[in-house]
Amino acid sequence: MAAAAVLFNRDGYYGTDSNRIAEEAGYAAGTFYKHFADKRAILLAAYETWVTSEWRAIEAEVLAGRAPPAIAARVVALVVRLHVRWRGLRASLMALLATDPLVRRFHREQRRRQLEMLARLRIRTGARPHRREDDAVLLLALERVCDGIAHGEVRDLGLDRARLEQALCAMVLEALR
Amino acid sequence: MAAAAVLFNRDGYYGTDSNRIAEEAGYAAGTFYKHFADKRAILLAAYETWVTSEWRAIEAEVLAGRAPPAIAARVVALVVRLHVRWRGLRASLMALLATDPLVRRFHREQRRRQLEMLARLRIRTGARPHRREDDAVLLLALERVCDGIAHGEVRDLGLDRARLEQALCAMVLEALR
Amino acid sequence: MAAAAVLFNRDGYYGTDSNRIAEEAGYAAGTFYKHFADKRAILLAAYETWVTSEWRAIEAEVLAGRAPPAIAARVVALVVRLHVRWRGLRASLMALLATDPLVRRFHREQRRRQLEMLARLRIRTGARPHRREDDAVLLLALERVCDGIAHGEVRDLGLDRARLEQALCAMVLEALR
Amino acid sequence: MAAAAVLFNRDGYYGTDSNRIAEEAGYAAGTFYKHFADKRAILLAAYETWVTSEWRAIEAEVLAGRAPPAIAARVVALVVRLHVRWRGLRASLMALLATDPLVRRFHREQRRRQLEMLARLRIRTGARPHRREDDAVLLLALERVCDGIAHGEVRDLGLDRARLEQALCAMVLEALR
DNA sequence: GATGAATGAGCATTCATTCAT
DNA sequence: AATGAATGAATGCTCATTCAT
Repeated sequence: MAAAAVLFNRDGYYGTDSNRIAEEAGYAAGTFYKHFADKRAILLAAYETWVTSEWRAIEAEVLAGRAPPAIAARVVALVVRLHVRWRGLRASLMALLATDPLVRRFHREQRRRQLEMLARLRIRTGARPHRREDDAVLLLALERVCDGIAHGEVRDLGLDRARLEQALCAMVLEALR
Repeated sequence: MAAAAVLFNRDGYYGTDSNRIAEEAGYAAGTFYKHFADKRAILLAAYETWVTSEWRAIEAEVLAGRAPPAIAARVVALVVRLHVRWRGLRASLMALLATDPLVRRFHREQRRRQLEMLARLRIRTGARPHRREDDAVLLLALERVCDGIAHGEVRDLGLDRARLEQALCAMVLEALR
Repeated sequence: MAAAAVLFNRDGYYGTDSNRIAEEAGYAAGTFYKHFADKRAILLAAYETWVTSEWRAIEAEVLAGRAPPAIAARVVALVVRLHVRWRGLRASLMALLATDPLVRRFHREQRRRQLEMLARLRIRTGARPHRREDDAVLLLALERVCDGIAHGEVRDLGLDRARLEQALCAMVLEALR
Repeated sequence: MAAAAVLFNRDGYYGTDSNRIAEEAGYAAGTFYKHFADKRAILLAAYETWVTSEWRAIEAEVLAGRAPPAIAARVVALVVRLHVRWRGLRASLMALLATDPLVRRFHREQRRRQLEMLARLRIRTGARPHRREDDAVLLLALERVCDGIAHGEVRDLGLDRARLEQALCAMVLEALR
């Protein structure tokens, strides 16, 4: 799975062949199919790993009990870093989202967990409740800007990354108020 | 190109084969390659068509000279509609963005035009200047939320589409102030 | 036909497409087939042109009435030069000889003319008759060595081209004795 | 590889498709590419097999320690037979020689080995040294005449094959003197 | 005589997947 | 649990040839 994550990340889903994943992991081609039903399955597994590590890091940050501005800053930094690291994997997923129902269902589930976590986090910090739609806008915007940073779009457009991260912090902070 | 747009939109780039595009358009397989260097070329052409139609519609809206709140509402409605219509094509593009330099360059150019257009629009409406980074956050957020609506993510999460659009309007309006 | 000769010579028969020949000659693709039944036909036509020019040059040399050693030297020089110039075209032909009966028939006819010419030449120079088999060995050897020179085989093997040409002259001279 | 040799020999390189080779060998299309990088690779492999078998046979003949005239006669007979058997394969190679650098390099290497072998053979038989250029002429002539015999050129021209082989023997013998 | 868009069979190559060992 | 050779349908692309204009 680690091998798959690296390859998907670098070459994309369609640019990676399942025999290569097995080989890279030190196994024979056939062994792959003893562990995963098909190529899509390992993408989802790699995705889950990624999401889980993202959650864990963020939750740890939140549980550390800092003041909201510090939480916001560190969460943004963390999310940016994870999007940079897994940009290729994310891109592959986005491509499949449009055509593959299973990927879609999986992805929705993750999003739901994100929304719930944000709500829980607000309870913990004693903030007032927000509309879920506003939370959704925050999450989507955060995700998209991080992808923009990760894929170099921001740099290519001559935008200042620090300012962008500031803007994201402000949005997160607003959500925690 | 119309046939390609439809097929890419429905089945994705990797799910569409070039012979099928030709057939759908009423031509033989070989004819395709008289008009496009390869499969990627027709994706870019279809993309350009889409972007161009998007621009035209938005500029027309802006030039109609309504008050900012009305402009914001109509632009959001328009952008949502276009994202819904071309959701599959956009997803295909996103997949290629990560691996194909030519697609990337093309995409950056379109983004640059968007940023410039937003700046011009503000001059026209007499608004104060904004930081490009804030404009970028707006555009990326708008795009991502529209994709979320287009792909049914919003509906699947039980979110209220009207409220989301309101939130987007507020962001656009803020950018025009 | 000139265009075809150049292209066949440079890219080989299978590396040249008939549309390209037409284009190179300043015509449209379809025009090609008004003048030649198919691609093979223009190869044969180009071949014939080549052979004809080779004959003419050699016959002129022979008719100039020099002494046999001078004739031999000049004929060898001429044949080498023509093989160098038309090396690609010849290679294409050799490839087709094995599979295409028409090309084969055509080629045989040219060989027959060569043998006859050599016999006539000997009569003219007052030499004694030779066996046709010996003439055939001479012609084939001459041809093959010239191809070796033309394709750089000789150079790549570190052989001295002048010595090779001397050896060829000796063989030709022997045939004229 | 045996299947490929047969097909190339019969239909030529361009007249043979890689799926057919696999099928003929009793495998599926994809299996071919597990064993050979591409179609060219199997041609080279078949070529190498041919050359190797030719060498072995000739060396065995030479090592048998007969008198030079017997060696010459048997070697010529052997070379003729191999050229007859592999005439199609050789023709395919000739076609590629003009356009493919890798094929060319390979071919040159074989020729170098031939020249060296001839020199070694002369040492063994106690002959005086010859110029490499004369050896080259011999090898090229031998090859070309054998091809002429193999492709029926000799027969079509009404030439006597036995006399041709005698002439070749004389040339070989001269080279061993 | 020329056009040139259209054809469509053909081909090299790929790759997710299987299965006997 | 692992192997790895084998599979075979699929696909992007080519190119000699045609034909209505």
